[in-house]
Amino acid sequence: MLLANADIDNSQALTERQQAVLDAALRLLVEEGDNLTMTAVARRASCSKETLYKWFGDRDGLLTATVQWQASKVRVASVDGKGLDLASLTASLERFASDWLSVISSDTSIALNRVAVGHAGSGKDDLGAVVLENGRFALARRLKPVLEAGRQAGLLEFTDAETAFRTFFGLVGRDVQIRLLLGDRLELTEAAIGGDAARATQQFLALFGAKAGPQGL
Amino acid sequence: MLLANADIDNSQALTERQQAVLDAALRLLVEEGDNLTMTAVARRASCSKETLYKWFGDRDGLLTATVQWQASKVRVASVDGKGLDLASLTASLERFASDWLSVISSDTSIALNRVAVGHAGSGKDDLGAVVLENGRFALARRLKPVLEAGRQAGLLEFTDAETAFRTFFGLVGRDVQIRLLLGDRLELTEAAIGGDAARATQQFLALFGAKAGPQGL
DNA sequence: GGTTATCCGTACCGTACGTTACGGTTCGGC
DNA sequence: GCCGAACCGTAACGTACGGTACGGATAACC
Repeated sequence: MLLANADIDNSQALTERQQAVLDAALRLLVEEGDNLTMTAVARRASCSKETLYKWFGDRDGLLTATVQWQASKVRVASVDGKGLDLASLTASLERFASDWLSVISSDTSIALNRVAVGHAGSGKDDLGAVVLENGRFALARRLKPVLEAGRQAGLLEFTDAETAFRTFFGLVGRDVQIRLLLGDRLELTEAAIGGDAARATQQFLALFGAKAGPQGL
Repeated sequence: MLLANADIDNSQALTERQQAVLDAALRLLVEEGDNLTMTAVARRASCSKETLYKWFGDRDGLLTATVQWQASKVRVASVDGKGLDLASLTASLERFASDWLSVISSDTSIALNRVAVGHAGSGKDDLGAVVLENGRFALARRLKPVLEAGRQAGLLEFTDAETAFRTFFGLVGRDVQIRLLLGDRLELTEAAIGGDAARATQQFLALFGAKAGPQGL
């Protein structure tokens, strides 16, 4: 689910072997966090450090390549907004919500966000921007057309799609991501995710659904 | 505002000088992120490295002491729930919301959360737990009585205070914290914070206010 | 079969930084 | 005035790790 890098792959000239190396680096990143060593990556990937440096320049290059490689793999599924009624809109929103919760609670996402947050402090590279672009902003790009379609169909009422999206984002994510990033155990079962997605969707519809007045500016 | 460590200070036997050292470390942490060196701290605090090690054990000890020191300073103001009507409840909620937004958008909070997130990966210390305990969970402890009072006064309707709190948390924070942690520029002016706090409060009241039916489980 | 390119494995170098050790100074107690 | 404790400044040590160099193996190509 929610993986679909089939069509246009932005893997800029990555050979099979290089992808395997990046996968190894990614696995190591999940296990070790940001304190993975080049030696460890080389050993895990069964390649030489010299090759790593030839291919990726330096440690930061390897890290960004790894993050981009993973980012190119995780894609929230898109939704077509034709024949929209309340049921299908609700289903779409719930789908987005549960997909998003699945992503942010996955080990790889947590690890990637951790290293990106860490690097955002001493801004050598733009890992934070990459993660943000392929995470929160990609989600917005996918969801906003659905919201707009819902408004066109008379199902939703809002003035600014960005504001509506951010509210939905907040209702879905709540404190989950920061708690996970800070190391809080918080296992999200499939069922819990489904329940949260449904709840968030209902709350969003209560706030932005047509004929439900009280949503402010 | 929102600082009140007057009464019971949990500064466990920290001399004036030690607090000054921790303040210096904190300032350096904000500037340099997690890659601050013991030498830099010693120089900034005008103390010797030997003293640092005698007082705080090792680098991690210094870091946790710094985080706890800051945590003991930042306290969200508490609210008394007597004579509660809709206006005062709204005011309290807005106050909580804007205080919280001010905290999470402050430089020190961002820096502290960054290092805590980074350390949560390779779990040597419990910086994440400390931050979580003094951030998100402290907020919940302060806010829940207000919510309960609101329910007692017939102003709010909810079955689980935790769920209600988490919804409020999501409506207030939305994507702000993760974006800031990932390095997104996002200056929150006083006015913007006030507006967001009011919006979040209104949305929360729309969902959980009495005589507003549609809030699900 | 020879040549060349690619890459693995490993040894090596330089450096940054955590940690420790030590001499010099201040200061309170007697 | 002397002693010891606390502390500053700095030098020194050990190590981990990023980055580089080199020998040997494999394979493609002629």
